[in-house]
Amino acid sequence: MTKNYASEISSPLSSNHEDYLKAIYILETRGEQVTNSALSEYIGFTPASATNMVKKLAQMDLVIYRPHQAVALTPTGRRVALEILRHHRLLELFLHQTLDIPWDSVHEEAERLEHVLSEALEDAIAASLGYPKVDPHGDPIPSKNGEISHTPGHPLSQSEAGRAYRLVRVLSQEKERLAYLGELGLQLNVEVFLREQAPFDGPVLVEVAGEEHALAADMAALLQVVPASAE
Amino acid sequence: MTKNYASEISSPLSSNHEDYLKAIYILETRGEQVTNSALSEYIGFTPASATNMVKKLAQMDLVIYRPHQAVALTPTGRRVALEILRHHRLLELFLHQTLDIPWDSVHEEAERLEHVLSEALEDAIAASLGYPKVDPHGDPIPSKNGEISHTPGHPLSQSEAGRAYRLVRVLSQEKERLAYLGELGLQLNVEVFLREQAPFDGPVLVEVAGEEHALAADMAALLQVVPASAE
DNA sequence: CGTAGTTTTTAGTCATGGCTAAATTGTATC
DNA sequence: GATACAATTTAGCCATGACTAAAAACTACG
Repeated sequence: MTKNYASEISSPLSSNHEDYLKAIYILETRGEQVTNSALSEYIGFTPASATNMVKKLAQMDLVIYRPHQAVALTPTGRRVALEILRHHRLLELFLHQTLDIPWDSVHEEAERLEHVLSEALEDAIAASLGYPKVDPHGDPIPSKNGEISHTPGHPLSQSEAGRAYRLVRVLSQEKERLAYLGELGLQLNVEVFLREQAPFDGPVLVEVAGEEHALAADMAALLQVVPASAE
Repeated sequence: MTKNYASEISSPLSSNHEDYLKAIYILETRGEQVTNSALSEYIGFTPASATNMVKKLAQMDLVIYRPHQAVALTPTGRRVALEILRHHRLLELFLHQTLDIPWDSVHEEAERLEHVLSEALEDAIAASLGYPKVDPHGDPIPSKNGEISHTPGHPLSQSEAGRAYRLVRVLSQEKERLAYLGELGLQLNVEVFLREQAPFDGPVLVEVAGEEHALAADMAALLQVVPASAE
């Protein structure tokens, strides 16, 4: 009743199961191998616990587990992960747009709510937002049937100086980082003029809403932009 | 961070703990003695499980437990119960008003969401609704500091025939009942004319929005009304 | 006031899913 | 290929909170 996973899943999944699947999905999309240690570090449990849980998920046909190999999601596992991710990102946008929750807080709120969202509520939220495509950080929202689009753009740190860009995505959920960026006026879809790019991965100089700021290289690497003309 | 219970509570409470406390609170307000069997029946676990949990809640100073006696909430326990109830009722109203979730569905949705609502979100929701006093069923919403008002009104089944009333509260959360009432046009604050009251606790004849309906006595007993003039 | 019947509690089991510590496997280097 | 180091898995422990079955305690009635 509250969940609508692709294939029928024998036992109901706990928040925990869902968190593991989501973690595996995210690590997979990073392109890295989803090793046991990467997974356990990401979810914040010991490697032993991760092995344990991965084995259980494998029994449920949600992941493929071969000892000493990288974990991989099965199609069903991916569907579950994407459904949770859809919940998460819809919630982030909803909280931000409808309840004015600041963009640096929506992540942690959604982190808890995503597991208790019914289909009906998911639909109602999606409808009330006009079936949005991205969340407040520019992350794409998976569709109901588990499709997810690839967001265009490239890091600001790898962009040509002397041009204007539009911020389309921020690859971080860290509250402090997001709060900082927000203070600089760097919200989604804002126009950024790249004044200068220091060599050897140095800081960048940007102009946002008439103000000039220096940005550390690692920060600039998290900012995905497209040319401002591409509106 | 997500919770703000009156006194500091040593260990964090699970949904389960909260459900027990809420159940005890509700049974207490019904005026009945909160016996172990009443509690276990209400929460849907065996009596043995209830005893077990009540003992644990007693260790946390949330309830008073004396073997073979009725359970009672401590002041702290009551605060927790009221906070959850506040979450629940705010959520019900929010879901109904903001997302158009039908009034017969909001209860079950809120039942899951109430446990993962942060203070910040609770505040944002309350503010967005204009600090409401009652939920879509007319149940009073406890204030942030744990005060709860007593809703006026009396059962329609005990009202004088030939008069007009206003529906101020429905004492049921059952989906089917609420759906049925909704079909008759019996939503909150609707005006009801009581045509006839059959003797010996018989059915009542009411007129709602120009239509006449017969209502079973047990149904009429759940409808709390005030004289329509008292607007 | 004793006995029957109900309610409550106790005792003991099970599944879950974390943990630590130890064993194992895999990898890389000499 | 042996040996060292890192990653992974196994084994075994613990807390939680459900359960059943049995014991104990209350209540009420003859």
